[in-house]
Amino acid sequence: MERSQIHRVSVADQVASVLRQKILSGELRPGHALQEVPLAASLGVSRNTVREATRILSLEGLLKRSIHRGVAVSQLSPKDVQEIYHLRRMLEIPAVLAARGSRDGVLPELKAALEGYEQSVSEKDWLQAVSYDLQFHSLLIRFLQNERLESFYQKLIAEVRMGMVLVDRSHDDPGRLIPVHRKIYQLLTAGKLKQCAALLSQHLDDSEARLTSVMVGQGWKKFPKSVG
Amino acid sequence: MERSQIHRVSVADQVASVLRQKILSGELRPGHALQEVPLAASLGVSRNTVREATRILSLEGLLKRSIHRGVAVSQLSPKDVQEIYHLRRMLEIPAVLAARGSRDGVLPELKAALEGYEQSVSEKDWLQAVSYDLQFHSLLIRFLQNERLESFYQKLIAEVRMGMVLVDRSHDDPGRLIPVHRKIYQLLTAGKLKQCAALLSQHLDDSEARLTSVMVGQGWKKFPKSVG
DNA sequence: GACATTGAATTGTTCAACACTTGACATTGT
DNA sequence: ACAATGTCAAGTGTTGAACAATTCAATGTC
Repeated sequence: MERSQIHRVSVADQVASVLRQKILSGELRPGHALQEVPLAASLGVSRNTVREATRILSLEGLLKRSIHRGVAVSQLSPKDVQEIYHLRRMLEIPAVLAARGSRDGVLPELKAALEGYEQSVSEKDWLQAVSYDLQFHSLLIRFLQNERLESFYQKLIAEVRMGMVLVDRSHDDPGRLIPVHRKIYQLLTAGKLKQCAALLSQHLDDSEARLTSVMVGQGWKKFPKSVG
Repeated sequence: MERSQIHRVSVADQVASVLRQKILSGELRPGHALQEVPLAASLGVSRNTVREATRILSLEGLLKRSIHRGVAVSQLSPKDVQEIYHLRRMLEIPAVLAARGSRDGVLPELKAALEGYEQSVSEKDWLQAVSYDLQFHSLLIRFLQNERLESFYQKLIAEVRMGMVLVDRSHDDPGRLIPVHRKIYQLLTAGKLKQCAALLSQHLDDSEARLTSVMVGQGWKKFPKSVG
């Protein structure tokens, strides 16, 4: 039997998953403070379990703990964005350059992510579009065949995603990114890795600039009690 | 027991620190199982606090949780070593190549780590020697001026350190590494970054080979109840 | 207005209890 | 013998209540 498939997860991990999804979907916005007792009550679990869950998420960087002051959804500063994109360039570019050896297994998944992205955009499902967009980039990292790196990259992606879901889509059309992703995929399949890396680098610069401009546009505060 | 040190940040974090140090010093060997109740009793804290601490360390990779089976000190497989050194090359080499701009602040610290290493070796304090060795490499990462990356690298270093402290020093003389570290430092101060990177790469290959050979030498088991 | 004081609210920690899982051992049936 | 099954103790997972420690805002004093 497949033991790995069986529902075998601790409650604390499940609570962490629920909260993680609410953060990444934008339901819990950056800066939002979480109180243990109401949260435990609303989820039907004990306070200790909530504490374990928030401990997990704070180590993932999605929540920020201040001792005796509680936890709040993390807020990216422009410096954070800069740091994260520095790392993305540093990891994704070597990844595509290493794509020669281990391309075969990943390419179908890249294609699926690409098509999922295009369809989400056509349906104006921005949340899912962001998800597919970032999945596409995550798959690039897989070329490096390093599980620790993938896990680290996932954490980075979770952080940018937290910021991206807040982008106002009325002034930012994700559709225009379709040709770029498609071109990256084409260059990859064609083995033109140098060109692909160059395009990717440009794409990341663009993405960073867009996210940064959004963040400075919305002047958000330090520690609001509640948002939304 | 060790309550004397415990009173600054949260107790759970302090327990995590105590355990972390015991793991990294080799007092708790890979595979060693930790039981909540005895551990809580010996540290003078509650079971819940121990659970929070083990949660922290398991997310850092130092402990491994198996649901309903407890936690045990993580064991590196040869594949883990390979992965970690892949990442070390991938991070440290770009770091020295980026040393041109931000060299000044770090160089004194590098020199201090170098001298600390040499003195520890002369005193045959292997544990401290390993510590200074790894600190030297950690400082290289600082050239990239990226806090997230430093934190990730620290986690990697903690993992290799867990393996390194078990190396049998009677068959492995750390003193022979002194010239290498010194040369790396000299090339760095001279601005000969390409040469420095080449030497570093070679040094990492050597380090990986040494650690791997040690691990296969000691044929360790999957999940022993207790070691030592 | 600046500054101590009080006190409610919230987090940090402990404790005891119970449910659930595991692994080892004993029992059964063949 | 021996494999399948049942039993049981030990350990983890989770809960709920309690208390200690800290923060923060409101109050009172000078």
